[in-house]
Amino acid sequence: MSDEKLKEKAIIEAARNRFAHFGFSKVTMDEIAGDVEMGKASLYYYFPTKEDLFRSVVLEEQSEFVKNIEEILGRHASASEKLNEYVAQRLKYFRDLVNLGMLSVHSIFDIKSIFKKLFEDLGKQELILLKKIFDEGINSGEFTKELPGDFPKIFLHILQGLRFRVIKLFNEHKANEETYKELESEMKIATQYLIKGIKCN
Amino acid sequence: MSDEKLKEKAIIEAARNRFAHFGFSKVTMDEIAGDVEMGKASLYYYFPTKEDLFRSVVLEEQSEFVKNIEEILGRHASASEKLNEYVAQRLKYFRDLVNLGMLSVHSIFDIKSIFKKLFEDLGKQELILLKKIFDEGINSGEFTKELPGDFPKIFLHILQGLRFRVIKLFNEHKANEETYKELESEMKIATQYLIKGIKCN
DNA sequence: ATTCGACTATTTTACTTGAATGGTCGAAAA
DNA sequence: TTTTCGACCATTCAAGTAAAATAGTCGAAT
Repeated sequence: MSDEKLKEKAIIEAARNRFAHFGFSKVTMDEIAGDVEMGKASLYYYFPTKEDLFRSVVLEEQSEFVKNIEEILGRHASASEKLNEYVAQRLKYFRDLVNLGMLSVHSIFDIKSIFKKLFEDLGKQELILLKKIFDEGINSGEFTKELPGDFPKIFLHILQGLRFRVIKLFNEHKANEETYKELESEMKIATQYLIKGIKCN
Repeated sequence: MSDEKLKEKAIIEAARNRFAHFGFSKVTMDEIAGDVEMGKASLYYYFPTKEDLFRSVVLEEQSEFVKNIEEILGRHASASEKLNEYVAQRLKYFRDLVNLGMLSVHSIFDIKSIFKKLFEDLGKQELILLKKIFDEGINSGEFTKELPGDFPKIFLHILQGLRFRVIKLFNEHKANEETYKELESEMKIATQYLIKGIKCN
């Protein structure tokens, strides 16, 4: 890897740690620069803006998540199993986002949010991945052929929706390990019965 | 109905109209008083605080919603049909809340929100109603006996979660008639397949 | 028992100002 | 040429403040 790329990585890593602890707005470029023992101005040699740096951090997490899912897709397993695994992985990724301070009310709902486009892109990617799983299930005869075309979307919305409850608690500073366990359980059960509902038998 | 009760009703009605248009904070007691041709101080004869007046408005809507559901529960119908009807009624009620300006980000998430307790109470009531439907389904042999005890809660969370997407769009001023139709469709389909999944056959 | 004008206390808003911070630039170093 | 950074600028943000708006009170009038 080139020297330039290595330094980029180091900056991203330092930024990631800071952002994970304090969230986007509470981290200054000076602090990140200090972590990698550079002047602030030097960061701007690698990243045009602070937002851009943050985007790079998130994008790395995202691509790792997507890679994980694609690995799951490649396995020799039933569509149901893949779906269950998908839900589990998604929850894990979600927790990373929480750590990145990306899931505060304001970051999610604020129109001007710099995260909005990122989320939209991820949603599109997820939809594609889910569609693959469902198509596979239909083609193999595991799922009913009558499944509506927008079922993947609905499934995704259900997952996103369940998540919101945790975000809400999180913003009331009431979220703890317990809450996540509960969410995990809810997602699993919901998935389980949805799968039962769409199976052919 | 007593004279006093009638005036209370009139005040609640005037308040409802104002709140529906402008939301809680953008309505002054003077305006409401003007609508019913009274002095502001007179309102305080009937309602101790502005919040209390608002609570009365919401409580009326809520009790109407619950009454609707209870009517549905009393019908001679399968648990599945009742569940479907429940979802439909819930969406209708939800739209009323939107009109009352109760579903902005701030009113939902703000810890200090005066609506919080109201929502919590409603949630508890809904849970009881849903439990009845599911128990009925299990006892009649329509639903599987293996249904987890917290399935009603999960079902409610799914409905609540799906709603969030619309709230989000609503806060971005992007919600329109179309969006609601979409939400209705999503809820119906999700309910349909969840029912399939929990049925005995 | 009910109404309301006049009053108070509190909250909200609009504005100011100084500090913090994102971002720029040209010179220096490697 | 590529990379670094000190010094600088422009913008944003926080804290404070004064004025306006508004929730809520009270005693007199009906």
